[in-house]
Amino acid sequence: MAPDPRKKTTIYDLSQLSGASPSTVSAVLNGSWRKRRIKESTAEEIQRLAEEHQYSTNRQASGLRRSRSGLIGLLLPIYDFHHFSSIAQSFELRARRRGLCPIVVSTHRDPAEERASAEHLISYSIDALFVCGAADPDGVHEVCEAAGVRHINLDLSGTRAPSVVSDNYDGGRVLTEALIDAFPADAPLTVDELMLIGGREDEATRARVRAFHDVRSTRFGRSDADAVDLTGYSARNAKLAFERHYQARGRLPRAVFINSAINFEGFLRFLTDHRGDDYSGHVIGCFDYVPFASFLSFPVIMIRQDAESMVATAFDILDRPSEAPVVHLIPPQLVPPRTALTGPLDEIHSPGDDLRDRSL
Amino acid sequence: MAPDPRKKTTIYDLSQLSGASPSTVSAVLNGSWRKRRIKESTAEEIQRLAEEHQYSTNRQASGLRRSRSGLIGLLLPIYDFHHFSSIAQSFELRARRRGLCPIVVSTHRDPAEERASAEHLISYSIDALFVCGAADPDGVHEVCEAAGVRHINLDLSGTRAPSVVSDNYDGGRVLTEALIDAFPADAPLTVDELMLIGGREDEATRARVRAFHDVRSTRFGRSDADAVDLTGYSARNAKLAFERHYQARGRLPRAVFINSAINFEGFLRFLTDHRGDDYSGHVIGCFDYVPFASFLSFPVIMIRQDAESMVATAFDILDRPSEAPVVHLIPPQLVPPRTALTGPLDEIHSPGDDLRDRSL
DNA sequence: TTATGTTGCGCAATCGATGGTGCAGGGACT
DNA sequence: AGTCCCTGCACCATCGATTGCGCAACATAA
Repeated sequence: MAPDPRKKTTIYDLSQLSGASPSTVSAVLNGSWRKRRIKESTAEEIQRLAEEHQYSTNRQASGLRRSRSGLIGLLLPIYDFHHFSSIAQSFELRARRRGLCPIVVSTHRDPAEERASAEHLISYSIDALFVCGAADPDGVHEVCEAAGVRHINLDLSGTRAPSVVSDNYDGGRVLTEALIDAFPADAPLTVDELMLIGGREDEATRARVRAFHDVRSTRFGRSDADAVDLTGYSARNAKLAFERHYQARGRLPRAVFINSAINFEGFLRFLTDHRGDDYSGHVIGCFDYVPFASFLSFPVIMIRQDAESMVATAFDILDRPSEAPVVHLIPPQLVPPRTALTGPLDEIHSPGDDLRDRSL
Repeated sequence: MAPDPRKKTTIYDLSQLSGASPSTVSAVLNGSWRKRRIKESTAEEIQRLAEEHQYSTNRQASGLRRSRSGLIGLLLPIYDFHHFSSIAQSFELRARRRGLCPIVVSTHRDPAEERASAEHLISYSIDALFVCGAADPDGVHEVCEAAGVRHINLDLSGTRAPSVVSDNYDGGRVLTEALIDAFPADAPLTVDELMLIGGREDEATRARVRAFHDVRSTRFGRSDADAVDLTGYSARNAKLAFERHYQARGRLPRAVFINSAINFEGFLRFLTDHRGDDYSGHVIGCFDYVPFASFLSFPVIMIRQDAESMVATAFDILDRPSEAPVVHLIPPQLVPPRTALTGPLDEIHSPGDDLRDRSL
């Protein structure tokens, strides 16, 4: 009567109990029973027994047989970083909504680790792999290709598989225009008061810089290369850059397009060393979402990459028959000044528990 | 010659190629070959072939046979939240260091989802489960117990399994004392200038409040209940609380112990509505790590929960034979004012790429 | 020469679920 | 009665790796 303690019940147990064959039990429990013309009453009985004995299918066995696992992988450079953890969050949600089990692994932008992790995941017969921000997406591609595993690049495009990335050009354009438009008609921005700081020679930054120059040229008639200062994705270097430009002209440019959260942190470090200064009349743009930026005394306009849409698009691609290595561009969202701190989630929570009200 | 495209090589393939039996191949490849007295030269040959044909073991098959999977699960309330994503990060790192494959699933503090997710993970024959911040750890315990899966509570203790949690009393004590000591001898803090805002009736908050009162009594001779204002974990409610106390006395108490990052966000919202005010002479404590807090114009003392140690301890427990449901307390760390923004990681990165230099 | 090890490895069952195929029984129709 | 079809299900090989057991060949000891 009492189910064996510590021993999971199998279809064979249920077969015994119900008098049906294991294959019938299997069919009933995996939903293929109508196709196999099992009588409704038989199915009901087996389902009842399954419930009663807390049956749950052994996915290793099932996966072995079907050579699929219900697992889906995500390779991530690093976890603990807002943009990436947003992606992980969306990934997890959507994977689970499809009944898939998410495995997230961080590979530190190391090509060897990327390949090794991909291989490791593949040895679990994962059904698909998302490759986010990889240093070497095409290396991972090879591994997946060899194993016949569907895979999609996220956030950084590869040449061999479909990719979903932020539309950096569009984001850069929107942010640059927003910066210029933030200034009143009676004290308009001039061309050399507008700088871009941060980033390095990568795909994303190049697109943003291109947009920056394009808008700048369109709006001011010209744009020169030294308006852009690529510091790398480093808080310290960004801080030094701010320091430099500050020294050079005795104050900060009135409008700065900061290329990432990391670089924005450099800016904050700069600010802490210049507490006394007056920043009214300044407007900062940040190509990343940093909620606390809304607390600053001057306006900060942000671009929030739409992790949710990116992941959604990637899943959509999985649904379609496998496609050529197209790049899908996802427009990022503009976050107007002072709006980051109040989330739409504020309203829907019981006062006692609003963990979902994400703070940082 | 060329390995079949798209078809993974198995021990049977290698058996054919090497002339050895599948069991010998298996033994060689899983390392048990010495125990089975396989000749060294045979082993070498098989390993060579395995390499050549890019063999990798099918973990579903292996797992099925051994009824273990090499997977390890983590149940998390939510991802996108600094404390939890730190835990996820540490978990991922340590799991992989042990050759385990991490599966992180967020369950939104919903008891039913917690159980369901645990069952789902168990159906993959996970080797162990960490249960972090669960609403109903003992419910999850039952599920695990029934399946014979080792499990450990993290961050919130259960009564039925070993738990690893922050030492909230100690953290509360340290933070309260640091707040008091932050004031100079010539303008010392008085008892009713010290408040605690945020949190609700839960295990963690209770311990912190107890410490708060204890220190307050010790240092000031008395402590009254209305120095504590539990607002729930809500930014909005915390903001309202600050507003209330501000109105009541015409200014903020000079020292406030804020109970969490979420509540701290409420404080920031309060500040944005009171930009003009002078906060010199104020000191804020926050029982959570919020890097950007270091940017504020007044000192913010933070308590950083030691996710890394918590996870490490949890893994250590796994190594030991299963133990009684003991609670392990991990002392959190004090983050002195203005120190959050400069990480030790600043130094070790190439300028071009310091993603690991976590910003927020 | 016979008893006793030791070395090196193969045999075959097993883990649990799946799905192609086949087959018995019953009804309908010629 | 013979043919055909449909219903409802069982049989059994299979996925790939693991492991208890056994056995041949050779060495050593008595």
